[in-house]
Formats: sequence, structure tokens, C-alpha cells
Amino acid sequence: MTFESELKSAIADTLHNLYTLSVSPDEIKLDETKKDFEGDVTLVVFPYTKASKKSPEQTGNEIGELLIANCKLVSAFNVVKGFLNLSISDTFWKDFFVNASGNCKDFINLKKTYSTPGHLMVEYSSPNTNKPLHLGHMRNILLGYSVAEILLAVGHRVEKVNLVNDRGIHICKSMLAWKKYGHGETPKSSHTKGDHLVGKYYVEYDKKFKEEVAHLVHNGISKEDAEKNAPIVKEIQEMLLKWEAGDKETMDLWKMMNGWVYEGFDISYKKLAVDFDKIYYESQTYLLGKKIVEEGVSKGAFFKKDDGSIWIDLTDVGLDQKVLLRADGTSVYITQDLGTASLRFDEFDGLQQLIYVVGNEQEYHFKVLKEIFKKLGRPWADGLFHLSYGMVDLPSGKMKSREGTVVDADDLIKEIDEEAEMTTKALGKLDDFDSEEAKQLYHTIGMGALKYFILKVDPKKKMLFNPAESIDLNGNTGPFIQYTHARIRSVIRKGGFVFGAAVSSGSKQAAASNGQQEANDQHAGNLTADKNVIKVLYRYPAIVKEAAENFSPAVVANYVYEVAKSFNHFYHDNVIVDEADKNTSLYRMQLASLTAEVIKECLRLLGIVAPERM
RNA sequence: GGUCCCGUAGCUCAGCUGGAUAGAGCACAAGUUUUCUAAACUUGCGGCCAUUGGUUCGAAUCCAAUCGGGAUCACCA
Repeated sequence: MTFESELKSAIADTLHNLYTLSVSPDEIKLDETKKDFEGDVTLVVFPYTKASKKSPEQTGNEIGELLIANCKLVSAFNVVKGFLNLSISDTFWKDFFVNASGNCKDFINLKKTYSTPGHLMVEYSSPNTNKPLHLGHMRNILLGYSVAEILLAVGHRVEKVNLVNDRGIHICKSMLAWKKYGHGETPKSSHTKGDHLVGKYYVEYDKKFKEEVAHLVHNGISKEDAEKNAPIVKEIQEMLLKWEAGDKETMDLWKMMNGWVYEGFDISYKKLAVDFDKIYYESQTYLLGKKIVEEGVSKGAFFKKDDGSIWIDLTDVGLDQKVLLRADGTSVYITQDLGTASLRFDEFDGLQQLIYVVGNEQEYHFKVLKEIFKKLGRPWADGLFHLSYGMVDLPSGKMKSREGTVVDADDLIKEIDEEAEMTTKALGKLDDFDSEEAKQLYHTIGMGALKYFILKVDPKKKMLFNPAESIDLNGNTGPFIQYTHARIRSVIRKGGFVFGAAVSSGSKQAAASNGQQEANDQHAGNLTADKNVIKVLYRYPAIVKEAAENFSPAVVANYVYEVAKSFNHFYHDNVIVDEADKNTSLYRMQLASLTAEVIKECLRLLGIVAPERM
């Protein structure tokens, strides 16, 4: 149902006929025709003037004429300078529309994009269990979820996984602070979300630590020594040792506090409407990887220094030497990543790609990880992909947990929901909603605003988060797109059109009986304002495919905005439900309905719900 | 210092596998509703696409250098 490949071969044939030029259809590039010119697609003829030995205009005209004669897709052409603008026949657009509209489910469903789908894993979120989620985590979570949904949409098998960083000295900090100063406080007793309570003690530790250091410095000890020898530091080291030894009391405390955090995270994940197929815990994976290090040593890929530490030399690929195992035989950060990656490819048979959604500050780490596996000759080494994204900055500067300049995820969600509530109430369209329905809708709209705001930006760019603007509900925003969907639904409810009625009853007769067929026939070759909408809808499968191949929800986000815009333009100029003109009415309802379906699906890929009313 | 990423309108961003007069939204100014949801639509204002050089018929897009911003180069995770 695409014209590009057919047109390209026709052009290739034409070039061959005219100038005995052999060009493969794949090499031919077609651009969308600029708005100011007549036509749908444009062929730039400059590259062919050498072969034609004629002016660009002449060349364009010759190609255009032959195409008109030989390719029924092309209904008209014009040449401006070296640009051959081709009009695709209305018949094509109409056939496309009738087909897509009549088999809407098939049009929306892109699972057959690839004849042999892949098997991929997306790791995202990956939080620490010592503090609540903040804005930076949200970019990660929303990106990861959306990428996974997009990959699923084009038919890949996808494993969504989360690797929880639940152990280590930073986790012990909140444990120690709670033990010393917590007086048995629990989420229940304090009416605090578990992750926030634990986060509070993490901050508390840092405060005490600073106090002790200041005290020691005051007594004439150097800052460096003070930071090493503060009593609380000794305590924390003891605690870590106890944890590693499996000391019962410490383990119980650890389990209890982590449990609080997980309860808190679950609430946040639920609000964000994201999920995971499998959760890995670092406490279970941090000892993995040593075997791989040994293997590397025996293969000669790694080497041992005199002190017993094990290294890899990556200077040949432009990286440095990197330690893989400490002199005392304990793991470093990358050791466990070696283990988990390996584990995953063993666990999931046929896994081809492992996509890590992790901030760009880890780029070096993932380069090293990939190189190590290459050196070890793992066939899947090239399947490791670091989906790196930029930091989220605030207008006031960088976010720093310790300085309290973070935007807390739960607070932000609450704030945005409230904003959505205020706006919705002010518009007063939904006074018949009961309070539960209304609350649900405010959240739907709030999340639409937040998710769209974050996902429309190219992941690799660092983004500026302005709390005031992200809450904006007009213009290029999630609610704008959600609104377009809701408006279409509303109109269609009034018009009484049941989408795909003909299809569900499964016969052409049904289509004829409700007038769809007739309506479509009447509009054959009579496309005008609606054509722009149809043309935008036509690009939907290619857009999602592009987004999947580039792991970029931003592609979908920017596209769905275009869909909404083009439809709103159409809507403004045309009456959809018109009792006096049933055929036109029915035709336009189909167009509106198809638009709504595309919007809904694109939003779904971004993790955004398209409401029926708003 | 080495490596990587970014620099487009006052602000937030598209466009970057080279193509025509560089697009949106916000903000600002003006207009559109007895009609299907105005969270909409229309119009205006706003640009040496960081700078310089190169490649090319053609550069925001590719290459190089420079300037500015960020990240990273731990026996931390």
C-alpha cells in the first residue's frame, strides 16, 4: 500500500529509457514537496543532468512526461528549476484511505513490519533504593517504556527489565541513619511514602557526616583526614562488612527498608503507568562476572598486574586501561555488568540486542563493556546498545540531590495533575463526571502533558525543564493532542458513526447498507482539504518504523502533533456531521475516525492515554 | 590535556542519510464561536542556523579548525 517503491522503480526505468542510465530504485531519493508548490513528492533532477546532457528544466520535463505516460501513480507534474514535482493520483490516495479506513485494525497494527522480527531487551529505570525518584529518573523511565512499546508495536519480541541497585555503601547510609536516629519510624507511623522516608535518612546521614567532619576540622584535623576518619564513616564501613557477611540483624534491616522503598516505587511506577517483565536485583548479581574475568585471563584478553588486580588494555580501540577485578579479588562496577549481560543472553535464548537506557554520563562505561565482550569473542557483543540520554536541567541550574535542587517525581506528578484539574474545571465541560472519573481524567491529562513534554525532545539532547512551561496545556503539548482525540470522539458520537461497522459485520453489503461505500465513491477524485490529512495519516507506518529503528519516541511525538494539527485545520473548515449531506458526512466521519485511531495509537506508544472526553 | 555530545527566533524545540523562500509552540499584537468540544483555528511580529574555512551545481545538514556549554577519562557505583 505504499507508492514509493513503485514510483522509484518507474523513475529508474525512465532514467534508463531516456539516458541509458542505470540507477537502482533504492538510490533514488524522493522528498516531500514543499507546501508552496504543487505536487506530493519531489525528485531532484540535478544528479541526472550529467547523463541527460540537458538543462535541469528539460531533464525534469522529459522525466515527468514519460512518468505520466508509463506510471499510473503519477497524475501530474511540474518543474521548478531543477525540482520535478510529481502529483500522486487521487485514486491512489482514495484507495489508500478506503483500505485503511475499512481495515483500520490492520492499518494500525504494525506487527508485520518485519518478516523476521527481532528479540530485544530494554533495561530502564534502574533506581537506587536510597532515595525517591526524581525528574532525571522520569526521563529514563518514560524513554525506556516508550522505546519498548514502539519496538513491540513493530513486531519485535521485547523484554522490559529493571536492574535495581539495592546494595552498597550508599544503601547502608540510610540504614545507619535510621538505626541511629529513626526511633523506629515507619512509613505507616509517619504517613510517609516508603521511598521518601528512606530518602530522608539518606539525607540525614549526609548531614551528620558533614557535622562530624566540621567538628574534626575545627579541632585541627585536615579535611581529607576528617572525611576518612569521621566516626560515622567507620560505622558505615562496619555495616557494609556486616551486610556482606550476611549478618542477620543487618540483613533484616536492609530487607525491611528496601521493602519500604519498593512499595513507594510501585506507587510511582503505577502513576506513570509503566511496567517490567523482569526485575533484577544487584544484590543477586554483583558477584557475577568473576568467571568471565577468569576466562579473559586464560584467553589472554586480560592481564594481571603485580598486585594481583586484573586489567584490560583497550588503548588499541582508543580507550584506556580498565580495572576489572581489584587486587583483593572483589568486583568493581563493571564486573557485575559483565555478569548480568552474559546472564541475560544465556537466560533468553535468541536474544539479539540488549538496550541499556542510561544517562550519557555512562557512555564510557558502556563503550568499555562492549569492547570487553568483543575481545572475548561473544557473538552478541555488537547487540549491546547504550541508549544514552542527556541530563535534565532546571532553569536554576543543575539538579543535585544533596543540595536539594531536585524535582521530586511524586511532587511533580501531583502538581501537574492539579494544574490539569484547574484547567479542566475552568472549562467546565465535564460537570457530569463523578469525582472518581474526574480525578482519573486529571491524571490522564497531567501525564499527557508531562510525558509528551519529555518525550518530544531528542533523547541525546540535554533538556531544560521549566516547571511552569511543562505544565502548559496549550500548543505543542500532550493535552492538545489528547484534546483533538477527544473532540473527534465527541463529534463521532453525535454523528452516530460506529467505526468499522462494515468491517465488523464482515461484508461489502454491510458497507453498502450503511452507505460507506457510496460515500467513498462519491468522493473519488474529489479530494481537497481532506487530502492533507490523508497524506499525513499515510505516513504512520513509516514513522513508527523509523522511531523503532532509531529508538526514538521523539519521532512519534512530533508526528502525532502533525496529525493533530492537520486534522484541526480540516475540522475548522469543514462540517463533519451534516444531516443534509449524508454521504459527505459519513465520509468525513470515517476520516475523523481514522485520525483518532492513529492519534490514540501514537499516544499509546508514548505511554499516554487518549481520553474519550476532556 | 584526550575522547564523546550539544550550539537553529526573546524562551522551549523540529528539521541534520546535502536540495527550493529554515519550521512549530510559548511569549507579544490582532481577529474567528446563534453550527459538530475555542485545551481549537487564522493573521502579524520575530533568524548572519555559534564563528571561519573547505567539499559541491547546491550546506542548518558533510569535513576541518576556532569559540561557547555539557559529559567522561577512579582498585566509586
